[in-house]
Amino acid sequence: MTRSRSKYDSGCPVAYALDIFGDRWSLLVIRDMAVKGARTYGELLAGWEGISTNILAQRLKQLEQAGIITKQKDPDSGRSFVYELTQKGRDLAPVLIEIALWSGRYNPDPDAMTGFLDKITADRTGTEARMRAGERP
Amino acid sequence: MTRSRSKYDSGCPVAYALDIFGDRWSLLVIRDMAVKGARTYGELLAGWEGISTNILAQRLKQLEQAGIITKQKDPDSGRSFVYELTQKGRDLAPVLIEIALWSGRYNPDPDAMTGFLDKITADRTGTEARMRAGERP
DNA sequence: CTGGATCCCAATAGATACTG
DNA sequence: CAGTATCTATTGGGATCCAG
Repeated sequence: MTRSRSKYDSGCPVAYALDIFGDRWSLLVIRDMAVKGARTYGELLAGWEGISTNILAQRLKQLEQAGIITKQKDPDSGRSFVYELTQKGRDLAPVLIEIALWSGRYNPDPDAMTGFLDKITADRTGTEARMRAGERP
Repeated sequence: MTRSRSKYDSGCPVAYALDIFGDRWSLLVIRDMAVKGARTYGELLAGWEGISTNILAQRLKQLEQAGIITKQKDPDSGRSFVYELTQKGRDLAPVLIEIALWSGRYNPDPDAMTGFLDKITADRTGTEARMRAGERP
């Protein structure tokens, strides 16, 4: 955390959250881990949008410092690292779900939602997974 | 929409949404309108974090183009403008709520949530306002 | 080969000063 | 009040380099 944390911290809960993932890429990284099950640097690099290497490395560091993810050596092979969501990170699933539901209502692309909610809810407790997906106006 | 729309559009619903409000300020502007009832440029400028004038102008333009807000001349006085959330914009309330709930669980500042949920849910239909706020671990 | 650091350079975001 | 202009800082893409 070289800088900028708390620069915008007004005490508002939304500002607190945006301080952590309020940028172009952080939430996409979290999504790749929560929805696609991405666990390595390489898998994340190959994400749907194509993040570049320096940005990915920087975001992983920030997310780790914020307690959203952990980084460990691969237990099996010793080579390579494994990133995983913490509870704090997994608890962002409802946020991702609400965003996806909102997009489902307003994104003109009818294929965009395909498979998304199934996957993200699959590893969740289900507490807040009241799916009212097909509400396109 | 001069540029950048769809630059990141991978078809993912989260990417679609982040294309619209996935930056440092857009969601804070929406929050100021949804929670604080801010309706004019001046009210938004005086927000909790202090956005600068050019950024505010730019974001208002983008949000209007995205159909999140509308801009009209003040009906009473003719001078000044009034910005208002559209239905599409008001439908982002669940996203704001989930973000606030998440912050409520993890933001160490105990005062941060004060009054937030009351205000944001006040002008909503209540459909998805299942408040399970006090879950701080 | 995987994970990541680094450098270059283009493009964006942002603070401040100023204007209709 | 509601912005625009200008100038600086930060982000991001792409290539390359390097360590385990």
